[in-house]
Amino acid sequence: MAARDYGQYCGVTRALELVGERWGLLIVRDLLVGPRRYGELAAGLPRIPSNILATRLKELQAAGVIHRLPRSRVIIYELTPYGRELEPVVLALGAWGFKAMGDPRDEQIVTADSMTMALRTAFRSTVAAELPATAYGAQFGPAELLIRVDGPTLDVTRGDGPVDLAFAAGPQIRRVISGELAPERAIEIGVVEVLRGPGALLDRFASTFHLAA
Amino acid sequence: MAARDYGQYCGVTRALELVGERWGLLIVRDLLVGPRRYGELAAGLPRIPSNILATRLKELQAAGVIHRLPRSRVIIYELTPYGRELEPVVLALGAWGFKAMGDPRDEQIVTADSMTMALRTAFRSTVAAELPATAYGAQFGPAELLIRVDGPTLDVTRGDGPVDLAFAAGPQIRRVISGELAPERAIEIGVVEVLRGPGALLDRFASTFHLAA
DNA sequence: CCGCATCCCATGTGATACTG
DNA sequence: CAGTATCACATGGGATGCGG
Repeated sequence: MAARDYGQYCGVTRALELVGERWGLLIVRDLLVGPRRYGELAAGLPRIPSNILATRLKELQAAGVIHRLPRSRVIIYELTPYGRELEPVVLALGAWGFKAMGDPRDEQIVTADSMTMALRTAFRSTVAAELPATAYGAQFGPAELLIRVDGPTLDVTRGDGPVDLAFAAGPQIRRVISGELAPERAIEIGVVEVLRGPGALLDRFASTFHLAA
Repeated sequence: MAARDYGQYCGVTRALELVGERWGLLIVRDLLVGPRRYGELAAGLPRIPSNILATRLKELQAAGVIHRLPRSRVIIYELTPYGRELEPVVLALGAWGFKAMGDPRDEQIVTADSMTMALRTAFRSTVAAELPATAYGAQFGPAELLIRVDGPTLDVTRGDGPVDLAFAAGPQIRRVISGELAPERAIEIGVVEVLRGPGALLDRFASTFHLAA
């Protein structure tokens, strides 16, 4: 499968041969959130043709990056331990690309998995450790997430649960994360709509999740 | 140029749209070592077709990742400040791919720039800070490098200069970096040939440059 | 020479349809 | 649901050419 190799003996080229093909790292990104079925992956990557998804899944298995969950009735894909070690790569890419995100175009969507990884990218563990444990219920367009911060650890799931602050946010939430837009102002102009709980907690959210732009 | 976009509003997809095309990150890798001319880039990427190199250079300029060095008689490409911020991405990819590097195939070559970035990836700043300043002259196949370690800083150039230890190493040097092969043993079996200076300094080299496998 | 541009062909990609 | 089959098209690869 590595017929498309780069002809160099180098770690970067090796990595790109394994996961550098189109869509490859996006599949990894979604699997970093958790094991997924074929259909879930397809749903999280709306523009991927089914044949490409099938091909990539096979290549990533051959590369030892993912494997099918054994002794499971249905087919579930999961990262191998080696595949999980791609997290720093995906986070670094996400942080870099964050700075080049303009405003969203109409066709651009937000998925739960991509948003989860974005939150992981922006999470400031050391800052969070100094703050009280907090649970947020956030709706980013169609993606509804339960965000639990407890000391230096972050847990993002799709489940429901008790939250201290529930809010719905438009894509401009990006500017809150980057510090360009103050939380109160974001609420004022409707970028963030508080659904439940004290809006002041959005300050804590902004301290916890931050990425320079 | 971003006609091939992923249809998602996400940092990772944005990054991949800007530098994720084939050869893109390898051009960035080489430019992280220093500004380069078209011909130098082509020489460091032996299999890249000239039309692709030209296309990528234009795309990377449009993306704000590289630019032509201004007021220079000849054309020289250089990373922009934003492009330089890709260093963590390239290093993370290199570290990950390092673990999947088997033994080199015949057609695979080693270039000076890729080796330089590999050394930066493996460099352990905190370990080096505790060791005396050392200069190594290393020949990795066709790539001849002057490696200067001074406290926590690393400087790798192609120039010549006084060195404490000069050696030539085959591709198996990888196993020294990974800790699988002890430095003395590497000298014994000819993986490393000491050209000048005390071979015992190779121990220090192995302590300074290390990547788990 | 150096820095590309052009041509041609092989392969990869994408949309749609279809199957176990 | 989890893929395969098919086909049109875009892109990559390799050789060659060409102007400054």
